[in-house]
Amino acid sequence: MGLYSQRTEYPVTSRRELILETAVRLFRERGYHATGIDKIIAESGVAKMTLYRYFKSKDELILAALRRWDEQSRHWLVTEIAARSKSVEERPLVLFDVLDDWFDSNDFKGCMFINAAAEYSDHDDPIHTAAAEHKRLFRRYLREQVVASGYENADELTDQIVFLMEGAIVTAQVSRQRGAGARARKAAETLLSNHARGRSGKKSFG
Amino acid sequence: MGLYSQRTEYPVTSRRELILETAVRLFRERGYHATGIDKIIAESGVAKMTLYRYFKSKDELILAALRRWDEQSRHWLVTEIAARSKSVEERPLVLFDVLDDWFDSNDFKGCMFINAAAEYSDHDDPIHTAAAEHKRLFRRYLREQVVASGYENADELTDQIVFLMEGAIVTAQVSRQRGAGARARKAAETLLSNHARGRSGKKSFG
DNA sequence: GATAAACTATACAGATCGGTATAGTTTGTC
DNA sequence: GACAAACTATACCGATCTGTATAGTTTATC
Repeated sequence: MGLYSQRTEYPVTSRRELILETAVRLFRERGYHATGIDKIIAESGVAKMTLYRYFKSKDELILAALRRWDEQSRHWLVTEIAARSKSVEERPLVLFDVLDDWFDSNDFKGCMFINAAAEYSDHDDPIHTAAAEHKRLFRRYLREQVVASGYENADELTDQIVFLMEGAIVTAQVSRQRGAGARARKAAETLLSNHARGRSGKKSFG
Repeated sequence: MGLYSQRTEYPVTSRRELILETAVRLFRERGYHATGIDKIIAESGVAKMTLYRYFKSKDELILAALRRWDEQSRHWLVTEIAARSKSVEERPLVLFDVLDDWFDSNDFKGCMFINAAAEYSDHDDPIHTAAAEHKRLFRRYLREQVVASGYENADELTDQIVFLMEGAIVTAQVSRQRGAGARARKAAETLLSNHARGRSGKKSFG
């Protein structure tokens, strides 16, 4: 009969989870400086002292939100790409199909990590570092797919695909263009076709 | 003998110019929400009432700063690219050389317009719109160079180069990688080689 | 049912935010 | 030198910011 009975038997999700998920959503939707602590506690329905029990400062909460979304978003991307690909070789291209679905979602506000690096421009800032770490980890995954596809010079090819991906994200965010993922995919197809594959030992254009 | 004698004979630059240039610098270095009006007047050495005489609100000042930097940055890019290119055909590639010089500058903090779109995520916000307008105008210039170089399907090719450019900018900003421009240029070379040119009427690889 | 921990609610501190009011000084112009 | 406009300096407004203090309530555990 307590306060928590409204939210099913306590606790389905802990206070900490509630705060963290709300923080991720608000930071993604509205940015970091523009999202106040008061807004986060209001939307999560939690007392301010509870927030500061689990996160000792706003910056710590931002870092926790970035870490959480790093895990969730990479897991979603990897799973989605795997599900839509018939072979490993398709994965670097299917990436762009998944991106377009993301861009088309109603609440698309760009990449949380690019946006974090924009607001915290000092490279030594832990928040900026966390953003860079996310990019590093995703690049590592993508590089593994490129290697598994048999391409030589995986580093160069991976960078090229990353450029197209980041470019498509930014273009979709700033200019609200539809189909940025599809157009970037076509470019990626060309680049992949022009890279040698170790298995066949020759270039294939197609 | 007045206050202005310290700054050479008044006015070499008007109060409005002083404020605007300071605003551009601070917004580029530290972002928008993180840059307060008090900081801008302190660094420009101007009274607060003077700022509000020329700009009726902070948002108006941000818009003026974006318009100013839109003109300056595009003028700089266009001039630099032209100066370094022996022919029009080189321009889409020389772009990436210019980008690398920008990335290597000490105060590089990413693209002011991408960062503005990140902090003002609402697409109807005038600030977001101004950022999108800058991207539109630069794309128009780039497309003209692609057309002048004789490529068919200029829209597709222009988009691809834009993706690589934006991707290189974001990667240099977030991950502080050296040579992002050079790596993006290599990708652009491949893409250009795989696009048909109207003058020759056939594809050329190399 | 007693106890400790978790949580809420409210109030508040101190700083900073964007923006205004006002009075006095400096400037260019006649 | 008179006058209007531009500019400065300071003080201030209300709102909001991050973070804390405190007292009372609810929860889980024994």
